[in-house]
Amino acid sequence: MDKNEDLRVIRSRRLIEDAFFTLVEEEGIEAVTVRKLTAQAGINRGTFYLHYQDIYDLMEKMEDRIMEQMKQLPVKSGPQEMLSAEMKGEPFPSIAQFIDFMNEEHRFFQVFFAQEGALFGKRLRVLIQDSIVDKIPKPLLTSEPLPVPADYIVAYFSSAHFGVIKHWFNTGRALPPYDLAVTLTRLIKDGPLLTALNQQPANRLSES
Amino acid sequence: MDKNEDLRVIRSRRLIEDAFFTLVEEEGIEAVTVRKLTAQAGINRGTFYLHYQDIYDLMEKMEDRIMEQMKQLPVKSGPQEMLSAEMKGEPFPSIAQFIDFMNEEHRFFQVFFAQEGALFGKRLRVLIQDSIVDKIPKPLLTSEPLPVPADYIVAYFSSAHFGVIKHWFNTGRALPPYDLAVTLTRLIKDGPLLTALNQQPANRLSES
DNA sequence: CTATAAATCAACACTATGTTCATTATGAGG
DNA sequence: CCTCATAATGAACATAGTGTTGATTTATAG
Repeated sequence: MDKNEDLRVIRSRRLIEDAFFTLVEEEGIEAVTVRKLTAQAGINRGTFYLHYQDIYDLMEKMEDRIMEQMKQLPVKSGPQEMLSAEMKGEPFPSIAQFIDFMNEEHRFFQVFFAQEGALFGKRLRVLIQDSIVDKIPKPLLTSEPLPVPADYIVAYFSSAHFGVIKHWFNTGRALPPYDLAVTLTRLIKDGPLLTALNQQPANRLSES
Repeated sequence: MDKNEDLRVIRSRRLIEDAFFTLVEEEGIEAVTVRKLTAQAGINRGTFYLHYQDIYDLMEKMEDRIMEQMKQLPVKSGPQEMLSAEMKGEPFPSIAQFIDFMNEEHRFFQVFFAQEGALFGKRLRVLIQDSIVDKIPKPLLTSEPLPVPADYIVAYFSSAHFGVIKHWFNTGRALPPYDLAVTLTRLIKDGPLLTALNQQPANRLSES
């Protein structure tokens, strides 16, 4: 008799997970309590503790499940598949797979991405991103119909540079601020491709 | 007699903000309570409520202050300054300014960036970023000494693509999954610059 | 049909919140 | 230097959430 096969267990867990998403969607992740959760789910508060230690444990277990599934996505893309996809103008199979999965589990990922950075400095994030967007060469965004939507290009650049600054902090600001400024300037001016391949100015870095 | 000029007020607020950062650094943002905070600050719990409604109000007020300062950063970079900076291989003045400010307020930004996405799906974020990193053309990272550190290039790409996917969710998954897959594939294959400028395959999008 | 285990219910001690009110202290301005 | 306004303190309060326990009811696997 496996615990994971008992109908009652399965039902309780499903009710709890559903209630979690509903609550987060309605009130945000910081408003979730065990009381509200079980009330929403229509089950006894004690039942929650039969399955999870606390809210964080619940989130971890859901994360576990998603991660497990993602790791086990059949890897359809050897080099030859990627080549043939490229010929036909189709997306790489592994990418398409990836996105299909997230689309199927959209309730989870919707919350996951919505809560990203929502707890602290929500408006500040926007301000930083906007000030980055200002630095994007305008021709890129205004010229003719794009092969991909302009807002995706904006998301790409702003997120990229935001991530670079974040990386700087996450590595203890080891790079001198001036060097970071140079790095960002180059990335903005030349784009990552040229920046990475252009060896010439390498020696210029950190000289000041 | 202005409330913001009373030494006692200034002292209390400083103690509270300092205690906040200390607590977050030690135990993470979700562990912060008014009790611990005021204990750490060495002030009465009631005093906290004389200045802030709750923890979120405190965070908002700190955010306000930082945002105000950022908006008032003197904009040193007209087109001519950017040009002259480009000549000399120096960073754009506005960028350097931006980064200097964040460096000065590093206690705030350290917490801000560290808490980004820390509440939910921390490990999942890493998994997604890693699986994106796998898709980055290897030559970019392994060839010769780079003009900018390789880890910054990795941060740039992974953050960029992560941001694109996030944007997809934040816009209600309006773009069909297949189109998103095509978009991502192009961005990975050609980079944003080529993708944005290359008009040819525009009509191919959404045809399937 | 029945034995097992899940779910419920009520109660518990504990901790945090946000508010109030009387009291103490301290700094701003004359 | 004084004094008055007010910031800070301390104690108490009601309310709400947490996590646990033990007895009881209910549902399901076999």
